[in-house]
Amino acid sequence: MDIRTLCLGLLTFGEATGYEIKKAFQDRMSMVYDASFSSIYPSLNRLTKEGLVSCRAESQSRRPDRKVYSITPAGREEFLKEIHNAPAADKFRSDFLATLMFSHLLQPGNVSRLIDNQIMDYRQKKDELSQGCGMKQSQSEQFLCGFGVTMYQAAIEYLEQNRHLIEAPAPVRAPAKQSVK
Amino acid sequence: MDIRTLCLGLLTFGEATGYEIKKAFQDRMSMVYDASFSSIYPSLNRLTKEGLVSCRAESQSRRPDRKVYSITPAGREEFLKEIHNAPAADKFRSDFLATLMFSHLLQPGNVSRLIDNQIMDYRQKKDELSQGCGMKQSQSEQFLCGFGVTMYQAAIEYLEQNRHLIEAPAPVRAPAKQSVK
DNA sequence: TATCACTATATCGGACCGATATATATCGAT
DNA sequence: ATCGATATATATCGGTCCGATATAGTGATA
Repeated sequence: MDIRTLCLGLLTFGEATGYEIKKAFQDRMSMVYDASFSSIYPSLNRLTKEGLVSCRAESQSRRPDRKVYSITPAGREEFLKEIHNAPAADKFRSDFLATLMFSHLLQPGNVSRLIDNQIMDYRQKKDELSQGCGMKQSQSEQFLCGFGVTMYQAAIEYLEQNRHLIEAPAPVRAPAKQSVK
Repeated sequence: MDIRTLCLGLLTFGEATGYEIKKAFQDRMSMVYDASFSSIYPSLNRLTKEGLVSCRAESQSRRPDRKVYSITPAGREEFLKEIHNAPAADKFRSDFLATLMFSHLLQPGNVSRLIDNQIMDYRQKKDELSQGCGMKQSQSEQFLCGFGVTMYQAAIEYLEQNRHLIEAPAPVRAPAKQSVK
């Protein structure tokens, strides 16, 4: 699912400018997807050329035109086709966890500080999301929101309960046999 | 943290070819990061030019040279500096959840099938990861692995316990006027 | 003997992001 | 009254990264 398709999808909720679509990405999809202007504006231009959206330019005195985009029947049809495709696998990237892969190159104090900060970050994101949850109207959005909160909570608990595994100094012995499975 | 830096990091564990680095990404970092050959090979070339890795070409009869890369002292220093930077925020993308944002455009049966498949996917990935967990030697890797398993488990449980929210038919009322804002 | 999976390299086109540029408007702080 | 921050609103450039594709030998399995 590319940004172009997602823009089309957001326009099924009503007409919008590129700027408003960017806000929609942040407000209702932040935990699931994000997109920058450098993807949104070209997408909108392409969708217009393809006839999947129409563009009404509101000229404003001494300001650049406000371009309001609406989805066309052809666009609606196209989007409907797209969301019936099997979704691609989730993608997750974490610089934090990548750094921890190399925790043997860091001082113990640094590892602890890293984990403390990450927990704080997760907590803050979870709180922001929780607050936003109440504002959402649709069931879909509530569901999405709840998913995000759950994941942050799980991450926080895991870090708290298992941080000792990489904070403790490595046992100086011949490596013990690990019980496989 | 870009792929180039991560390649440098993986070389702190020992010398490797580009192909082996790709395998390392899949075997020990899959749930945290991934990289394709189209990123790895150029990264290795650039690191060589920069003097952060050295390259020993093992010429093989009737096959392209096997290029074995090793990290240099300068590379080690550079990487150490890099992992002391504050890590960027996690990034998560889910076509599955994005699709669910538009579940009002799908038939209830399709939504259920989508969720069933996703749960199956998560279960499979979790099992693969669990199995791999036993094989890992270092505490860091055990920790990473456990993190992944925990997250998959949390996702599965959330989907199972909350799917009714979007599977249930929406209450039939006058449709409120919506906008993307 | 054919097919598959693995080792091993590399590039092209395209998707996407971060930084930057350009204006104006509004609102609170100094 | 002015200053800085934030918001509205557009758009592009350089660069990173991925998916698809190309090439080619080896060994195992069917």
